[in-house]
Amino acid sequence: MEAGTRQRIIEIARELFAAQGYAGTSIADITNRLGTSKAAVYYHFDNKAAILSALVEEPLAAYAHLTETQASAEDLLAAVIDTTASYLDVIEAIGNDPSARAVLSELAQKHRSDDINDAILAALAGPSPSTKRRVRAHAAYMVAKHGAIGLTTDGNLGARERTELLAAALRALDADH
Amino acid sequence: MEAGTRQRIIEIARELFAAQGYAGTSIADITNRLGTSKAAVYYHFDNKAAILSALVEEPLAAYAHLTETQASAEDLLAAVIDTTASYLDVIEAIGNDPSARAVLSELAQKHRSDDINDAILAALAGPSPSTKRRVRAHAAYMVAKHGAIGLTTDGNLGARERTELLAAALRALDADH
DNA sequence: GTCTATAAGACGATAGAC
DNA sequence: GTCTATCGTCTTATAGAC
Repeated sequence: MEAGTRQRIIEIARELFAAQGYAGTSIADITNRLGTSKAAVYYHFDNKAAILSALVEEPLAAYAHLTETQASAEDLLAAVIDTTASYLDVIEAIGNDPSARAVLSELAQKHRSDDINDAILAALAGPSPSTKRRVRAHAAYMVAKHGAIGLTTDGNLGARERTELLAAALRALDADH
Repeated sequence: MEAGTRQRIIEIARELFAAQGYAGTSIADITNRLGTSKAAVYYHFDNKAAILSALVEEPLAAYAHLTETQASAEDLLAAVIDTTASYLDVIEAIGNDPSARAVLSELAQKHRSDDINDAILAALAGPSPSTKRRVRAHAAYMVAKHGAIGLTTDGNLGARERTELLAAALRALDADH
């Protein structure tokens, strides 16, 4: 269970970013919980943005992986639900924080969240989608993603909730379900 | 078209909060666009939080109004779509910014966004809801709200998109649709 | 790997003139 | 209603000792 200071900084940052936002959290806030000095943080990270970057690296890679294989819409939506539930803490911490988004977009990292969203929507809508299919892809994706966010408690999405949520997403995607 | 300095401050704040977050936006950022001094802003607002409070007042009241009348699920979901589309700029500016949420929760204003969300979900799920109905209410609400966010362009949600989105939300809510 | 100390500037907010 | 000037504090980040 030896966490290492670097990992502890990331975990503390995740909690504080979720509560106060990226811009609203200072290095001093982090060290107050860490119990060390500010200089200790700067030994492990070049700057404040590097903490944010390390925090989003793994979940962003997991989302990007979802569209790298051709899967059925059902498999893709199920994967969106499961990935969202498993990285919910990070998503709540920086998912829609404008100050975090602004910093990450300047970093020009490997996986960009906007590109990932577009790829998932394109996979659900299919090639040359009509307005109807484009709207339905949006609807299904929002059920899976934001439904998982709202229904996950204590990092856990119940099996019954998962089944019902996936069924609702498929109904939103296609009237035949 | 006389806007008034106070209203111009709110409009500039909305744009900057959306791009950089509440905590990531300084009074100096606002006055740089306004073309005046910082003291001019403090003539119109007591402090920085008062700008945020003025910005969310109208959209929050509009959302709170949605559950004050007993309407069918279809009418409620349609109202969610329309209200979200019409206040999209404010929602994008502060909808999920943790630094803005933290400030607003301390202000203890009349309408709290968490209460509004709970009321809408309760209205969709009905009394003593089963897990199934609870999940379906979540799914339908997420289609309406986040679907409207994703599909509104230039402040306008197309009529075909609106019709399809409402239908998808109703399918997510109830398999009979 | 962590410390103390400090630089250099940005921040929210105010005083007082006009 | 807006200005200049400023206060005190907080901020990111670094230097150098241990």
